[in-house]
Amino acid sequence: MKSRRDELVDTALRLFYKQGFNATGIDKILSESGVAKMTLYKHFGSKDELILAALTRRDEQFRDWLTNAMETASPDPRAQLLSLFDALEKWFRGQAFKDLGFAGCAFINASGEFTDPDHPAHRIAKQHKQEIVDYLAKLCTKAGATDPETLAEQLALLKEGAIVTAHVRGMTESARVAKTIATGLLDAALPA
Amino acid sequence: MKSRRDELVDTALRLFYKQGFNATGIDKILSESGVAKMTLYKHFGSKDELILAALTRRDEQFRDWLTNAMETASPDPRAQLLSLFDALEKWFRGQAFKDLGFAGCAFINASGEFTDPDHPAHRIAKQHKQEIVDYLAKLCTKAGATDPETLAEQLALLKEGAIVTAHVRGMTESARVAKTIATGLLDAALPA
DNA sequence: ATATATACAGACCGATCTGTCTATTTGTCA
DNA sequence: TGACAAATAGACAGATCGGTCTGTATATAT
Repeated sequence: MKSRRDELVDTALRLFYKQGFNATGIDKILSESGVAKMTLYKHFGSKDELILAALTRRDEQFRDWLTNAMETASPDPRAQLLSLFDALEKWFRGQAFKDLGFAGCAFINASGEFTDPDHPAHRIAKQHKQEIVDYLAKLCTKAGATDPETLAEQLALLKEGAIVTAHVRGMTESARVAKTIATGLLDAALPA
Repeated sequence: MKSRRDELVDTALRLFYKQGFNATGIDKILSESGVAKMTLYKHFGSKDELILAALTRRDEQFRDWLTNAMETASPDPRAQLLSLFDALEKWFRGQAFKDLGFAGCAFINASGEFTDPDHPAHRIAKQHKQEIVDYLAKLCTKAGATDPETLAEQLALLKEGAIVTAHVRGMTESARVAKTIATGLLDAALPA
């Protein structure tokens, strides 16, 4: 059974994601979650703290989903890396997070609203992206890459490009565009 | 000499870009531009219209800058395509738009705040990205690509990935990561 | 059953938001 | 100089913002 705190964070994440952070008022989160205002301020000191909690939740949720999708796709690390882009395409099509759909990357969106790199929300976004790069680098190492860090950066950049293209232009095929490029990179960087 | 309208749009663009659209109030735009409130509402029916005007201005400004940077870099279309990423790096380092600096892509940011694809701001963002793809495709054709549309989509995706990586992670080197990948793509897709 | 913690509803505060209005000043052209 | 257009300052309205406060109800545990 979900705690009131969880109820708040889930509702906040959904609304922040779909309507933006500044555009979403406290009152809407409260009415949609059915939680009282005092309960919110018992758990969080301010709206900003709720924003950070929602982003933290999203970080766990997204990385859990992604690593699970990639690791269940195949036991082979090379195939796992490529399956990143299959997972992205499912996400773009709204098949990944039932009640959230696809509205771009919550962390890119957060960085766009809080452009100051020192803003806590921006820092969380940066950290989230870095953790994904680290994960990819681990897989690149397993796959036998001679320069796993560089390869991971390249794959991560393709991932960001696919996400933005899918969201801004509504082009879900961007995942396949990225996958094609990634295939070439892996062919060149991994031992046959 | 700049008209009052231009003064408004320039100031609005600067503030929207650095602080976000919803977070920027009309009053701040007015005080920083030194324009009276009634003058704003004589030129624009609402804040939303001012947002669209600011994005339209940014579209012209950015594409003018980009095409100029690429076309002055070299007369060779292949080199022009690659110089895209040199231009990006200058932008990331804050050397492209004097009074704006770098705070990500205004259109990605707008799409993040106005996630609904039918929102006028989101539509302008989509159009902006499409016009850049079309421009790249034209250059790819000139360079002799057998499938210029696909190549243009690939290069555009690399561009978006570099922008997001530079902004969210503060990694200006992302332009070079993208350029390395792009070089490989051009080597494979263009006649020697 | 009583005590204790938790959550509830909702009034309320000051600040800020977009947008409207009036009245005054400025600049231009005849 | 006089007429006209454009921009000014700033009060104002109505709504909404984040956040505080009071008082009541609910649920669990001893």
